[in-house]
Amino acid sequence: MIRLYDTAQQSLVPLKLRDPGKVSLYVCGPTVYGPPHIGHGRMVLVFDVIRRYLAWSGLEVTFVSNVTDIDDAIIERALKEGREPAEIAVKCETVWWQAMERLNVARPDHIPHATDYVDMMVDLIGRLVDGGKAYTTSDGVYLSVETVPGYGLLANQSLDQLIEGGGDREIVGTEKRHPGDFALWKLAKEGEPFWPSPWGDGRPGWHTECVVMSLDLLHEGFDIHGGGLDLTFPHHENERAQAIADGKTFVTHWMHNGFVELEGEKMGKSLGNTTNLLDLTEKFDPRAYRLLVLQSHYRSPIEVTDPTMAERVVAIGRLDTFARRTASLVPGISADPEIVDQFRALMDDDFNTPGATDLLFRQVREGNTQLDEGNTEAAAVVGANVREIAGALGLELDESAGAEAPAEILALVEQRSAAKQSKDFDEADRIRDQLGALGWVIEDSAAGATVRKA
RNA sequence: GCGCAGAUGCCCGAGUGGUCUAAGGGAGCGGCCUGCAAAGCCGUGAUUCGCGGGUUCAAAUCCCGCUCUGCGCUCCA
Repeated sequence: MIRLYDTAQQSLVPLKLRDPGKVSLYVCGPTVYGPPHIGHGRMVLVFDVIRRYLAWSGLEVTFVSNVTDIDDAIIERALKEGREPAEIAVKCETVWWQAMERLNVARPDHIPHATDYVDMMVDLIGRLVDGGKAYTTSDGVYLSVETVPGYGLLANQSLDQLIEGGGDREIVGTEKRHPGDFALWKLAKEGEPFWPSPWGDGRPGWHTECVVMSLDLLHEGFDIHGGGLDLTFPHHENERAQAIADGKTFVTHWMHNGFVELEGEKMGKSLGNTTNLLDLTEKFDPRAYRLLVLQSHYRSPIEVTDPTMAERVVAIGRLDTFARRTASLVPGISADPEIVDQFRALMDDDFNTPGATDLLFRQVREGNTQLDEGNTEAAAVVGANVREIAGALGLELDESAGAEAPAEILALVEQRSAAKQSKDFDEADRIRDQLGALGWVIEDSAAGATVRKA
C-alpha cells in the first residue's frame, strides 16, 4: 500500500485510487515565457520519479502535464521585445523539452496546451456566470470566492486570514466584490492576443486552464494533482474553487514538492547562470541533479550549489563504475526479491527516495565486495538489484567500459601494457600521463588494463 | 501579523518514541591491493541531533516557549 503526504489533509494518507490498478496524475507544467530554471528541474524530477515508481509498482499510470502558452508574462515579454507571444511560447517550449531530455524526464502521456482549450474554458466560465458564482466587471470576469465552500483549504487559512495578510500587497481590480476574487477572463487591451467570448474578446485567467484540461483528460475525481509548493496557493486553491463552483468532484490527493535553495537563500532569477537548467546540465552530468533530488525527500528544501552538484557527480561515477564491473557477469540474472521488496517498502512510504538511494549505495558496496572476493554469481545478483532500483528511479547507468575508445587511445594502452611487461615503469607512467592529458583514465585489473573517459 | 516547513558530523543530507553507542553520499586521515597509481574494499569521524523547559521506564523523534532560516498570504515550480 502506497502512502503519500496529502497537502489538503496535511498528513500521510493511503493512496486512494478511483479505479483499482490505475492512477491518474496531473502536474502543473511550465508557463513558457523564459528558460527553465533549476526549480522547474526539481519539480519535474520529483514527479518523474513518482510517475516512474507508480508504473514500476504495477499501476497503469496516466500522466498529464500542461504547457501554459498564453499568460501575462508571455505577453509582457512579447511587447517588450516586439515579438509575437506565440513565437515566444513555441521557442520556450522547445527549450523546455530539450532540458527535459537532458534530465531523462519522460514525456507526459498528454501535454495539453492552454490555447487549445480556450473554448472549454469559455464554457466553464459561462456556467459559473450563469450559476451566480462569477460576475463581470469592466475588465473581465471574476470568480466570487465567497460562494465557494471551504475556500482556503489548501492555504490552510480562512478567507479572512488570507485577506488580512500580505500587508504590502496591492489589491487590484477595485470592481471586485471581494478582494479574494480572481480573474477567470481578462478582456484584451490594445495589442494583446485575444479569443472571442460572450463577455468580449480576451484571454483566460491563469487557473482556469488546469481545471478544464485535467478534467477533460483525466475526468472527475482523478487521483493526484501535483506541483511546486508555491502553487498551493493561489493557483491550486483557485483551480479547486472553480471545480467546486462548477459542481465537479475535482481530485483526491494534492502533492507539492519543496523548494530549491541556493546557499540558504531563495532561488532568485537573477542569482547567476547555474539557476538556468540548461546551464546546470551543461556544467554537470544531468544525472547528478537527479541524484541530488533523490537524496533528499521531495518535500524538503534542497541546496543546489556547485559543491553539492560536484559531490553527486562523483557519486554517479561510483554507480557507473559498479555498472561497468557487473555489466556482463551473468546475462539475464534476476534481482533479489528481498532487496526489491525493501525498495518497494521505502518508496511506498511517501516516496522515500533518500532511503532508496541509501539502499542503492549499500548494494553497490556489497556488490563491489563480492566482486573483489571473486563471487561472480553473488555480484551479478547485486548488479541486477542496482539496475532494478536505478531503473525504477530513472537513473541511467553508464555501463560502457570504454570499448568505444578511439584506436589511437587503445594503441597507447597497448604500449603501456608492453612497457609494464618489460618493467619499464617510467615509460608506462609517461604513457599514463599522456592518456590523462587526453582525458582518459587507465584502470588495471587482473583481466588487463581498460580505459574510460575522465 | 497569520499559515506552512525546516534547524542533525567538515559539507550535503536520512532517521519522526526503544533495533540510534544516529543511514547514505562527498571531503579528510590511516590501512589493504598496486611497481606506483586508478578503481575497489576495510577502518576512523556527531557520547550527540538550534536553545530552554516538560511528558515518558525510554526522545533527534511527542508537548510548550524562544531564536534563526525558507516558503505562502492573488497570477513564482
